[in-house]
Amino acid sequence: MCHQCNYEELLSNAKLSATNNRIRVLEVVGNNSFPLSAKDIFNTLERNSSINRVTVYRILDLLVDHGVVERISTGGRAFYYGLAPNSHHEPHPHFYCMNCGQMDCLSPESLTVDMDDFIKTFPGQIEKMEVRIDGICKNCGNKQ
Amino acid sequence: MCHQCNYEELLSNAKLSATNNRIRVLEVVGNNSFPLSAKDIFNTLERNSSINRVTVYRILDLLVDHGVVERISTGGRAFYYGLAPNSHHEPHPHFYCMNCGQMDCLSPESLTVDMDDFIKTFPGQIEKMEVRIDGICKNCGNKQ
DNA sequence: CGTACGATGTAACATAATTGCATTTAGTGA
DNA sequence: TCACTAAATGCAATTATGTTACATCGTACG
Ligand SMILES: [Mn+2]
Ligand SMILES: [Mn+2]
Ligand SMILES: [Zn+2]
Ligand SMILES: [Zn+2]
Repeated sequence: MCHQCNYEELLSNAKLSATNNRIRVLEVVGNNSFPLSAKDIFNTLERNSSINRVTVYRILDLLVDHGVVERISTGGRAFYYGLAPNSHHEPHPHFYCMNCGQMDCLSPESLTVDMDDFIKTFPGQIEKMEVRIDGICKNCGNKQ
Repeated sequence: MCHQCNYEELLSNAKLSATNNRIRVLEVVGNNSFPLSAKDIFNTLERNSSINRVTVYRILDLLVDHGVVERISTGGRAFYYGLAPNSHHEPHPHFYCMNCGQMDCLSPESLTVDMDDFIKTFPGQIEKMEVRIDGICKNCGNKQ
């Protein structure tokens, strides 16, 4: 849960008008301590009031394009979404449970990556780095 | 291209019978210097002689399950496949071009990750770690 | 041979995401 | 306030990727 982010402010900083649906999507993404799939986000929103599935996809795309939300790949078929790194959210790695699909955020210090040399020498344009651990979460492991 | 791998041997080491189709799939995966999608692999195989799309998926699943092939997630919707780390293939990060979908293997030393502390303290079971850089490759960048 | 089991082929299905187009909403200026 | 416009949203159809169910084939072994 993010107590330091003002979602309308995040939108306006990204030069996006703060429509009701955008705020709702961003609240669901931001108020979670772990990334969610588009379906999770849609289901959560539907519990309150109606929204179209496609609208959720479109808003997520838009927020990713504008750097407000981060699209995270998993060991599975769907993307997950979390708040993009910003002044109070450092980039960090994730753990993906191959059994239940739960994704956890790991602390930025838990895995340290040295990419300085890489950045200096790589001939292409670097957009982002993703570090993900796949495995079986504690909860799933306990059930054997 | 892997000159050090004997594909039939890789299969027998994994206790898998070396059927013609399995060898063909493994050759395509192993003879490439970069990971390929299931569709790429299928298309390559079809150019020589007929094989079913589903057979390719099944063989890839099997080889991944038996640790011969590695399933790699991308910034896109499809998984890519490469030879799994083994005695002459160290684990290494990849670069994914968000424009053309080309994935490149990076040298194991280019990005160094320290996960010792993490392994000691993480309560779940760790299967693999994936490090991926997303961006625009040199080739796509040159075309603006 | 004949049987059995693993491998493959084929069609149907499932899931996640995208596209095309219609409709609604919100903003802007007369 | 009203009309016009552009953006946002809804809805149906479609695409991309991967999986399942079941039939058939091929081969090892008695
Ligand atoms: Mn996170
Ligand atoms: Mn590789
Ligand atoms: Zn789990
Ligand atoms: Zn490219």
